[in-house]
Amino acid sequence: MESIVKTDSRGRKTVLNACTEPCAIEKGMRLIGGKWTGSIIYHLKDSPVRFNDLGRMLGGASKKMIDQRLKELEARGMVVRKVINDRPVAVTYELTEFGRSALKILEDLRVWSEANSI
Amino acid sequence: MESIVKTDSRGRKTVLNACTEPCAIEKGMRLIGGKWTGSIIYHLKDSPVRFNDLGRMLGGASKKMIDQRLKELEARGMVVRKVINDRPVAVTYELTEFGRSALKILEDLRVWSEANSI
DNA sequence: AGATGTAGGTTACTAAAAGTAAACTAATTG
DNA sequence: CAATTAGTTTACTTTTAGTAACCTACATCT
Repeated sequence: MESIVKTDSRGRKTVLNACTEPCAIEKGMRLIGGKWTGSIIYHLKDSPVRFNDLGRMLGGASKKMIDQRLKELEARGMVVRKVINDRPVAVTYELTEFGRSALKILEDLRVWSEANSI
Repeated sequence: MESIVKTDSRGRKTVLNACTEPCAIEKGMRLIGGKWTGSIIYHLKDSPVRFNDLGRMLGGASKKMIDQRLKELEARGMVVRKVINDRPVAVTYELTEFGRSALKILEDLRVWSEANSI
């Protein structure tokens, strides 16, 4: 991660240790940083939540967005979808251990964000 | 942040403490989470960096993106643009105290991201 | 002198993602 | 029976992201 810009004798520049394509920060952001992704993970922190309840909690995110994000999170193994009832279809989403491992970062982000009351 | 879904006697649901529009996590993500934003902040952590050097370090981000992100970061007071030379125009970008305050989160994100080598 | 390279951008245009609104199946309540 | 809830899906519009070429000014190489 220590990128070093090297200048040769003729003023030409090259970088040693450049971020190999998307670097760790960028990769991490792509797991956690998508629009609404962090909020969804954070709202699942205490217990499994049902689809529409999540929508109500998130205020501002469309059903399509939530659906899309949940599917991405499921594909990455951060969230599990569980059908808890058939007759009237009822589904909950909950965090996996991996999903849970992101909570610390999100909690820090929340504290930082609130401290800078933007 | 403790959203509670309340169900009334007739099964109607409402949420207490819903995320008031974009909640803290979401707001924080909008400061730090945009594409390349986190990476840019992180690469400015040690010293001021020049525009094109940043481009070389980030590998994969276009000049337009970097320019756009730097302008946003400047507008939010997270980064300062400094003209260090006129004859051949030379510019550096460096973090403000506020910008610097985001580094801990980014560092944690990097560690998490690398640990889960995605 | 003329071609090439560097720095710091801007412009025009295309592709991909986000957002909105409505529709759909199936069951439940009044 | 009409209205409501749950969990999506579809069609369509608006924003963003990304690409590539271009521009001004200075410096160096041949």
